[in-house]
Amino acid sequence: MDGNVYDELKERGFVAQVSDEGAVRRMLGGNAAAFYVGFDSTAASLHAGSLVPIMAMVHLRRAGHRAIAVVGGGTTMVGDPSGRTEMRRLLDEATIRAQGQAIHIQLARYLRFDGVGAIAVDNADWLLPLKYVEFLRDIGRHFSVNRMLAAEAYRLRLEKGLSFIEFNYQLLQAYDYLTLFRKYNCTLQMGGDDQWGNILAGVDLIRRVEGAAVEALTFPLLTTASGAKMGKTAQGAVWLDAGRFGPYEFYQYWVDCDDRDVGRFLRMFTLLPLDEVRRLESLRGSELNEAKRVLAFEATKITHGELEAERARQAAAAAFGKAVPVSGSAEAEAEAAGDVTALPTTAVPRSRLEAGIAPAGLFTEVGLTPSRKEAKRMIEQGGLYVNDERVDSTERLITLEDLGPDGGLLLKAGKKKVHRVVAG
RNA sequence: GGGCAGGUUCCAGAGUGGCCAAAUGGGACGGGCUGUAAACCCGUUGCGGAAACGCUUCGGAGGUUCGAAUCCUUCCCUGCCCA
Repeated sequence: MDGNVYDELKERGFVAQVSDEGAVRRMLGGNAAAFYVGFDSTAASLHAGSLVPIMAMVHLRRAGHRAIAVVGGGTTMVGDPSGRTEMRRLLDEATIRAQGQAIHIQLARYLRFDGVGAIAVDNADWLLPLKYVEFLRDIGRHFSVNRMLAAEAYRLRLEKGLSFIEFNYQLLQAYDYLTLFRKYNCTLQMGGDDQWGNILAGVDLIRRVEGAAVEALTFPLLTTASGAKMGKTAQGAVWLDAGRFGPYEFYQYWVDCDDRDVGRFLRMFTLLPLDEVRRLESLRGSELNEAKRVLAFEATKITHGELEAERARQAAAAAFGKAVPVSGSAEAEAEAAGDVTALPTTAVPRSRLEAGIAPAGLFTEVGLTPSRKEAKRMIEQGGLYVNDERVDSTERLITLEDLGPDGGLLLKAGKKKVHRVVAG
């Protein structure tokens, strides 16, 4: 890898704030600097928003630096108030531990923990055994309540209420940094921009206690062009766990992105060379869909593997190929053929299809509609399709006759949500 | 611990005994236009039912009443002021 990874991070849009740009650049231009990012175990799976720190870690690791992923088994016990308008629900220890393990496994896919280039640690290991009074005297005395209260992160919470437990979060995170500095000579902590205050608290603490200069870097908090939080859809989070959010849905999440986000996303969520990114984002009009497909394929490949990415692409081609005017190239023709079997599929007993199934029931059963009521509403509005034919009545039963030569039939709710049904 | 103000449907926020499944706005969803985009226009937005209608919901639990989101009791939670 030529050039300085810091520059690459910056070009790709990963840098929001840095403590000392020159120092960070020097550090990352050298070799094998240890850096860390924390992931709190607030859920059993990470979501697309976490891909920002993950991808940044991947870049640094590839450049030969040492990645430390901190699973926040200890900090999650307390709950970070940053960027929240109200207190998090406190989770019990067993839940946190289980979720932390799940997150660890997910992170391993991207970072391949080998104990050298990438390691994973759990801050519960050093936070849980802490002695309260000792901690207050050794660490607590370095923190100024005045300064903490003045921080932007707490301002909103001072209006809405902030409990003492949350107020301690920053101390724990700072202590994490100190611990990692001592143990691994970790000299860079990265995190979301809402973590800036917490990270700087660690930088300060290390300077006061150890007299050493360490650095901080934050990533921009991504929102989509339409203002939604990165990795959230109206239906819920875009989980990285294939069991919660399948590769096909994951692929579609990226294809569905706003035109204005394509370049940004290609830079951050794929490893494509920047020249290629620039070429793709310069496409105009409907050609930009090609860039979205590349984005979706590359991003899916990183999270779910090349095989699943390919299957997702085939499935998308099958579901949307017909509707898209084929551009003429041989490759586009082949893609348009698609492969329906890779679509999310549900098997329904043959006998039920013989009897005929009411559409509202079937659509709801496979999860395309949240309730029969909603399904009926959509039928009234012309939003449900069987084999690309609009369902114009709730009386229109779905039967064996709807099965195609491949033994399946295609249900669509709206233009984008697709599900395949087979007899079985 | 004392005083005050609150907890409403995805969110914000009306409602203060029947006309309330609950105004309005946002969001979301469907349709139209498109490029699986944005913007815009139209429609929908608790569940079940073809419908009539029924059922569940306004912090929790009880109660008053023919009838409660609305009144009473009690509990839980939140904010503000005082300690």
